Amino acid sequence: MAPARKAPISPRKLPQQARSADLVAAILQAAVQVLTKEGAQRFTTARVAEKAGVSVGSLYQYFPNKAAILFRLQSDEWQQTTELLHGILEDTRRPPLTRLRALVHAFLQSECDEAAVRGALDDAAPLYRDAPEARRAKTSGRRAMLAFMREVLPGAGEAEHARAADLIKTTLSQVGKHFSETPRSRAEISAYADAMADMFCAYLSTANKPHRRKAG
Amino acid sequence: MAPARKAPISPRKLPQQARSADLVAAILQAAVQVLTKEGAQRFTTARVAEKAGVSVGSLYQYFPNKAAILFRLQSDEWQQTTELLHGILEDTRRPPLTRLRALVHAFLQSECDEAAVRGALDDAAPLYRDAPEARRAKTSGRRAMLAFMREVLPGAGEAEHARAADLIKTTLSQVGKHFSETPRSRAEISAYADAMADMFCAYLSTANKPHRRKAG
DNA sequence: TCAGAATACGAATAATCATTCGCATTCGCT
DNA sequence: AGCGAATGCGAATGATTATTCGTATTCTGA
Repeated sequence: MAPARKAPISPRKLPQQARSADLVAAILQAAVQVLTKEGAQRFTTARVAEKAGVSVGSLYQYFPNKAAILFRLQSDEWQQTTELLHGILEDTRRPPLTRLRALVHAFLQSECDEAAVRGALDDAAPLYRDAPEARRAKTSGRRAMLAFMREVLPGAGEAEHARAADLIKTTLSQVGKHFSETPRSRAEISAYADAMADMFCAYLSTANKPHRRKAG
Repeated sequence: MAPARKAPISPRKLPQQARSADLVAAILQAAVQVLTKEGAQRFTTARVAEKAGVSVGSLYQYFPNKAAILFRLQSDEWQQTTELLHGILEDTRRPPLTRLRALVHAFLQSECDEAAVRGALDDAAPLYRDAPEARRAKTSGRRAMLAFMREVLPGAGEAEHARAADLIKTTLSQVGKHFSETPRSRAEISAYADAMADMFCAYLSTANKPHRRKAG
């Protein structure tokens, strides 16, 4: 039929018996496989169900629609990324910019590791992006980055903190996404991460000093 | 029917009479409207033809498939962006970093101006992205950025030039794309452009000096 | 004015897919 | 063993859509 225009994305029913929990797990695992091997275009409920060794009907018992499956995968990824970010940025035993550099390396590596799923999930983004649940997931990461900015730019105002946090977070994720679209060697990843970290560090270092715009 | 898996993307036939040139223009104009008002999901050849006041059959006389229309729009945009980039970066009367800052402002503003089309075109990217024609279009911009790097980082090697050029070009376009996804006031755009330019300038300024990684 | 080429038309074709629903199977429990 | 609930099934349904092709209209040059 036609694409579902608007629909809830939360689970239709919670698995109660063991077999249904397995089923949900199988569906999610199959979804990843279909996504990586077939791409977002060919990601269909029928294909997912087949690869999971399950009927479409069963799939629809636990996911209200196709978008819900994709959203679930995306959501899990966000969760992981958020934890990575917190874990590294909040380790106050290391100097701030060292933490930031470590974050860039870890993030870029992780993006490249799961490039196949990531790319397909991004292609399918139009299907789940408008879900209200999506907004909440991103808030936690933003807070951690803001706190970091307050630590590293003590002289700046709150507006500048927010702008710097947003700029760096956005650059990291967007450039990371684009970078991971083509296959990379470990050395390439590391070199690019260093360049990006250099850029962030240079920015944050000069942002403390008095402004000297239009320098050439 | 089904999505066209693989197909040429170049025009099926060139308009020879005046009426057919008008027709092509009408189709492209309609395509933009459909894209902005209906989104990538609902971008169909039938809808485009209808909005253009033309039959589907006529549409297929000049575009081999749906992707070709999208690619044509994207291609035109790349053309414009490339010209913008060349025009600003190669104006050697101004100091390099001033040119770079101007570029960031111009680019971000332009992205926000056509945010609606851009967003939808990005959503539809999977349909035309793999076309070989797409690769060639991006090469010209890369050269200009490379030349700029040689000018601003005379001490660095070619590999570093390439990395810096790629990092800045990628950041500009990817972050610009993401930034323009939500509506922005002119002041907001300008402030964000300044932050981004600050980041680029700080990076390029310190990239000249001897390395001091892991600074904190 | 007329022939032939170029254009335009749009109903028909052939796929693909999301989702439903009536029925079959299995589970948990007594 | 046996009952009701939970789970699982998958053919059928109803839409949507890209693309084609036979036919009709318009143009161009002589």
